[in-house]
Amino acid sequence: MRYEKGRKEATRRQIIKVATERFKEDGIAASGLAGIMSEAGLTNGAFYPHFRSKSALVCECFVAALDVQTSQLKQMLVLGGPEAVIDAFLSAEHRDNLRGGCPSAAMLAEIAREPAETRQAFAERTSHMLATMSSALRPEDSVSEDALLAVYATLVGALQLARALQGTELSDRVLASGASAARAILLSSAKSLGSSTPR
Amino acid sequence: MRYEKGRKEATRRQIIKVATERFKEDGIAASGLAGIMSEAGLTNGAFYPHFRSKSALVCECFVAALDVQTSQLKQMLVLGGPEAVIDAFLSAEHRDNLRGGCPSAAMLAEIAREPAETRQAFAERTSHMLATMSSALRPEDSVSEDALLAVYATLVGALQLARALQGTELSDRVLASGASAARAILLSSAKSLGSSTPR
DNA sequence: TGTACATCAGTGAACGCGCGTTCACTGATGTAC
DNA sequence: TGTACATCAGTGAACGCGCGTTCACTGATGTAC
Repeated sequence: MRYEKGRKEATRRQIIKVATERFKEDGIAASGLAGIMSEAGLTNGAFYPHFRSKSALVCECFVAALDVQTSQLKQMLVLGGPEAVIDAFLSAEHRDNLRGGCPSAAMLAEIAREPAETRQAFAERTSHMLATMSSALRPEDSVSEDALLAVYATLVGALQLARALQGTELSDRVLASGASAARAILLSSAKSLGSSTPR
Repeated sequence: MRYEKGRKEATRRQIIKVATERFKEDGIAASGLAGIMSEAGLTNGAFYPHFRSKSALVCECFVAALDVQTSQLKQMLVLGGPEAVIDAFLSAEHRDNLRGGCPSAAMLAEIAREPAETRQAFAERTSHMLATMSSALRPEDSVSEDALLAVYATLVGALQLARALQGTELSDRVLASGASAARAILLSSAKSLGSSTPR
């Protein structure tokens, strides 16, 4: 049947939303299209009017998820500075929330194995994320993009470790030590060494 | 046919070696047992006299790989200190060598989704790795286990990012900034603040 | 405004394929006598 | 030492199943007249 205008776009967004959650929760390779489509309230065949292939879906999901993360990080930086980002990122809540959490922490290793096209898109969005974060830093928080990149790596690595260690004493330790490490990175590369931090 | 003594153990080690390489290179979910067995020079059915299930193989592979890594890291720490570890870990060679590289960087996200048994074994080996590294530190390099844990997280996160960004300018940047971040973490938590470092 | 028709998002069955696992079987070796 | 036999690592075909993808079809809507 033919559907009202805008319906196709809504369906497409729904597929991307469901797929992103499942990719993050179960991994890309372990998530089947049939399951995704059925969770989206559709049947198998409805997939291909929307996407060329599973690979194409993966690419779109990751790009969209990174854009969401970018705007979340930007807002956090503006309101609470890097401290707020670090605390939220390495919280027990984020560790226990795969579906709603950081796309990189959940999918990075699998993205590295995706086609060049997808990795290129990932690189562009990461670049964009760094630039956005850099310009969202309050003057007293100012650091280089490279420092932000290193902090991002630290947060992602620590979150993954905490998840793999979930349920053990080490899991909380890695969250805490990751957070203080992230702070140390920022401190060591602070541009505004002389500026006064309000307190 | 019946085989000479020790043959079974040799076969078992061969399966683990091949499986570990493929898990690291292609991911756990994307690596089939048939492919692993055939690369090991065996047929499908020979798998089950050695392992209860694919999950059991994953667990053994990861534990063995972590033990190998632990002894490598220990040796590096003794000979060259944390600097040597950081440089080797975040080198272009390591980035481009999935098969022979760090098991955590390649499989951490998937380990987080494995059964509790496997994650428990991972936690024990990680704990053991930290203790080993801690005791292998030269006096002038002395830092807390928590600092080592944070450095490990940083190295793993940065390596994964560099791999996902492979082929772009950002990839080299994340290796470099990850390395200087790791150094900053160690510096900020150095126990031997007063000790003299030769130079 | 009313009618005929083209559109195309979505259906649901089917494609070939590889998955993890099972199983009856083989046959060279180690063991018992 | 020589012979009969139990062992069991490894073979290779088969199991049911879910994978990604294809395709003929449906039918409510938008469009043309």
